[in-house]
Amino acid sequence: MVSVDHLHHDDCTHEHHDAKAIFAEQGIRCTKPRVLIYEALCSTKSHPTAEELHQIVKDQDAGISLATIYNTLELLVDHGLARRIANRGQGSGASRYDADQAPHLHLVLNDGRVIDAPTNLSKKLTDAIPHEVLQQLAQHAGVDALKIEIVEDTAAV
Amino acid sequence: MVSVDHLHHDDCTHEHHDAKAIFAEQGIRCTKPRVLIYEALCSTKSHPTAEELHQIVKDQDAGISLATIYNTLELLVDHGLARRIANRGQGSGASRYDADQAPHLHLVLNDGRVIDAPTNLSKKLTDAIPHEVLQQLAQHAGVDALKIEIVEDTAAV
DNA sequence: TTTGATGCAAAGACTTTGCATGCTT
DNA sequence: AAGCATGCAAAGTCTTTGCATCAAA
Repeated sequence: MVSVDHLHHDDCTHEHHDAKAIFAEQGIRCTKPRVLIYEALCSTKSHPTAEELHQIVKDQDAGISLATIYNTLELLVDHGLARRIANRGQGSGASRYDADQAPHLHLVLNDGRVIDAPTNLSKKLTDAIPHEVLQQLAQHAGVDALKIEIVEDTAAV
Repeated sequence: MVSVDHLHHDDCTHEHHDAKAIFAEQGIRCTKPRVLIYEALCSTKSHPTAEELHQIVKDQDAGISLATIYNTLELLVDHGLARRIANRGQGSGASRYDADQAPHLHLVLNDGRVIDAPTNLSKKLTDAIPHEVLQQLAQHAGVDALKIEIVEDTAAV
């Protein structure tokens, strides 16, 4: 299990996310656990795991169960309100989640951390990708959309 | 668990991989399980999971245990003879492995499949990426090298 | 009131590990 | 012969699920 240390409860960098309104818009029920989980996820840049989110929201409602964290995260992902980020490396690690909807690149490291690419580099890279190539790849794979991810390369040459 | 269906024992597309010589070069012991596992991994394009590899090599040596598959895969990855590919999506799925050393792009789908990008598209995309941007990102992340990966985007808009 | 969400605990899936045995060098 | 790898089974980690209860609409 990963230790939780200090997860940053930064002010949310998004414009405005009224959980209640957003849930209504998505036609999903607005419950206390869901609000807490969603707001916790929006309020951090740390790409937390389910377990880490559990630690955070337990401060505000000690009764919330880990199963609900998982259920809610799946719900959020299904409704496009959050993304699941790769889990990699030793022990397979836990999945990490991100509610940041602004297009940004993730750097997935082999020790399990996921950090955001700096905006300028992120832009340089995304601008360089030919849009039609991504589309052709998506077509090849038979899916709607693809996105780029940057992962650590263990070229133990 | 994923069903194994028909994993393709294609002819190896690599030049020549003499397992015994390669292991010697890496200073690792050449054992029957290792040879079988490595050759099975080289001989397929299916990016198999540990479990799938187990099914394959059991045809040639029924006694090989799954633990050995895992141990050997970790060894191969540590020595740069194989790569671990993302596991994603529901259930987190199992890790997948690839011994193909030729630079090529992976399309990671949310159902767990990993397919190779067609060579021409793969080339178009890699050529478009500014090399120095990747380097700067690697520096930012504090790692030696990064690589691109294409993942399915679940933008359930 | 009706429908669906929660919490709990148990089960499930994937991976790692300890130890005695056996094989590689 | 010495040392490391193997197989087995047990334990560990992450995630899902069944079910009774409770809350949202």
